Amino acid sequence: MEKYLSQLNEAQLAPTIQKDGPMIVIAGAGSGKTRVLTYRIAYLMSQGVDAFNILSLTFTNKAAREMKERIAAIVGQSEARNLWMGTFHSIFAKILRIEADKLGYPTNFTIYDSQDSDKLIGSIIREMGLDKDIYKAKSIRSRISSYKNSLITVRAYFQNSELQEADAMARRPRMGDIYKAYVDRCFKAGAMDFDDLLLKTNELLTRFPEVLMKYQNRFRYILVDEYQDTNHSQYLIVRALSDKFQNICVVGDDAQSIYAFRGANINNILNFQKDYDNVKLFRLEQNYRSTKNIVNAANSIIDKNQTKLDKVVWTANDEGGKIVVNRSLTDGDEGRYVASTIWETKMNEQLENKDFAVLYRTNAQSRAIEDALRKRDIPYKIYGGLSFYQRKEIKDVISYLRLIINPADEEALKRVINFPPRGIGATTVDRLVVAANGYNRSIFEVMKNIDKTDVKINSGTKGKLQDFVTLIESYQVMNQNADVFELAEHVTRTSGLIKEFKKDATPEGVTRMENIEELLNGMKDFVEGQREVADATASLAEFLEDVALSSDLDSDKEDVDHVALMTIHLAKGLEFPHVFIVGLEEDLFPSAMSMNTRSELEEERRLFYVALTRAEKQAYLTYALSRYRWGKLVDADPSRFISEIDEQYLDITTPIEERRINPMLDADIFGDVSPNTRQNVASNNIRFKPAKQANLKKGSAPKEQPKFQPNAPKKLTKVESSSSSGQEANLFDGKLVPGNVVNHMRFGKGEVLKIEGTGADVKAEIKFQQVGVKKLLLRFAKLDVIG
DNA sequence: TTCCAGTCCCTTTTT
DNA sequence: GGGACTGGAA
Repeated sequence: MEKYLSQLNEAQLAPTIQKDGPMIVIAGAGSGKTRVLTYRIAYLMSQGVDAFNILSLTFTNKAAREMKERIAAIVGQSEARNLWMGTFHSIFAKILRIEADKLGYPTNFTIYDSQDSDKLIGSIIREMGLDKDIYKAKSIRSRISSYKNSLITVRAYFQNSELQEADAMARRPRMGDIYKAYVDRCFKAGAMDFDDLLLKTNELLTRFPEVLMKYQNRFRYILVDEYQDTNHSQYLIVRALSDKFQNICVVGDDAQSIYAFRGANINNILNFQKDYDNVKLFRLEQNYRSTKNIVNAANSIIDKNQTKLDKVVWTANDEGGKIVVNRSLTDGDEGRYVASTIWETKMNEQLENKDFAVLYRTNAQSRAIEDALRKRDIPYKIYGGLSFYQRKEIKDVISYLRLIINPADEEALKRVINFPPRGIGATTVDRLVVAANGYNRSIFEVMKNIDKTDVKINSGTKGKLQDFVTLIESYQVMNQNADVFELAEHVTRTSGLIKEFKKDATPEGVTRMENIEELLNGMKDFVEGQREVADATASLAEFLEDVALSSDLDSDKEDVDHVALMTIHLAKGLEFPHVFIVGLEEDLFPSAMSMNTRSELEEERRLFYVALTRAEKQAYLTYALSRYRWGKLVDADPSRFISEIDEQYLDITTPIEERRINPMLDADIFGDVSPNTRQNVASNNIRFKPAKQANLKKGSAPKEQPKFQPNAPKKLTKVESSSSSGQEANLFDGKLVPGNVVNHMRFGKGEVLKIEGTGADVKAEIKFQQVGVKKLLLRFAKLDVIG
């Protein structure tokens, strides 16, 4: 152990050997916090703490796995195996399975993913006869999710008149009823959604003191990584479990808090010292990852945020190259720039593909990058996006397996009852759902006892239902003896799935077949992997749980050499020698939806900070003057974040300037470069820019796409917008004018202050009673004029 | 009941 | 530009 501790610097050593009591480690980017966590756990064990008594909560399963491996290298495999280490969701899913009966759930409860939740909410809305345009499944789901993350149960909701009023104001008075129906249906289906895994854990720990005591005694030492991204529900679990022994160590960086949108509460880390007595505070401020240029540039960005803890990240590393800033004409050009730069750098510096990463704000941006990399034959991998387990064909197979384990699983049943087609149509399913709700039984039970019910279904269809029940039951019998792989192989063959997919000879169809094969291979690996572990059962239930809670990152195979493409969110915790941050444009990054409040904008800025600090040696910032969004070419301005970086750290290869008009129309009037207006943007400017799209309407007139010549001049003249305010909104046919009172489905009631912009870019400035002044694109805003 | 063509959103970010 | 959903025809 001594040998390992001597690898740490002073700042790292102190928290590592602080054995007892509550402590917080504020760890700057790249400051070796994983190393501290790892060695700390090893140290605890060397001091006689039993591995069974240590709980370590990480942000991804991959991080847990890697940490476990490193600890195993120090203390030995057999001891490390006993550690409880994983994400909140996976750890508490395991505990909930053990304690399920206390909460009235089956041990084999299903975990609904977001898609399952959406579908269930969608059918509830349909069954209740509500307008699906007002009650959008996705926004209802996120609303329910935030209730659950704040521990607002259905009961609490109906006791809280404020919440009910807010929903009523947003034209959704039935919100509570939907919430109740959703919770009931999940319960009846023996299913928990992601948020339930935390909510039900809280319920378990609150309602059953003896259970709480059991886990308090088990988890005498608790460590939480990425504490800045915990939500209220997670916070309460940690508090409850650590309450008895108070041996709680949280590690995090407020500057890297980027998950507020899913309920993360930055105050958890900011207030930690108030939550426990005698908290020891440690800071890790030396960055070992990046060059001076990158560290300093990142510091200059985060300085612009008001909400933050004091911390000075510094590095003893080399100065390094300046951060390259590149402008392109279109997103396609941006992709080509990235691809050719990777290609050249790789050649010049003898690097591998995996030394490069391309990070973007939204998944949709990957396409242009992909195309360019493919043309240059540079291998790449997209992380995230539509993950493997979310693909249709994979979900189909998984749904059969889910149904075997838990026949009450409504979403799985609806998915496969008529796929492959076996003559059980929507009408029949609807009747079954109604009956199931009426009898308070699962759909599967209703099908099994169809003759004892009064469901009106003709005898032919009844036969088909019977056949389906028999099929699933035969699988259930097989599941008692066969392993996961054997079972899945049997299911895909005998259910007709393979036959169905083989019918499709298109390239997509072939890919689907390949994916199914990959799934089966993965199952084989799983079975073999589990056999090596003595007490593992390789059960179908375990496999499904892994699938439900695994992210794309978790299944990464390190040995393949490829450029990594992913969103910045996904890149948290990772590092690469060369990092491209693409799409640095206003409305994209920062996102148009995150510029309404200071805290939203600050979160975007932290996101940029995270992106930049992924780079070890060289960072590139790129932006395009126009890019395809929603299939249309849209103009863009450089992101304010570029100009927020102290210029001494930048190498601006192409002058930053604004472009305001279609380049083709402007092609013959290249003049002098205008002064760079964006350099002077006030750093904490949270207002929208003044509208300046007035000339766009003219610009969009020509039908043909502008062709960009490779040698097209780089400099474009800036044209002042002049007439925007004089024009009337044409999208609403002038229906909407200042003074109108409108109702917005999310923001509620408000008064129109101003209309601006033209064509598709007409915006209205509206003062809402609840949320203040907002500018909304009328193209997207759901507004009712009520006065 | 099934299939196809047209329509409607959509783009924040994920366990 | 594309994926999910819908409505009408076979």
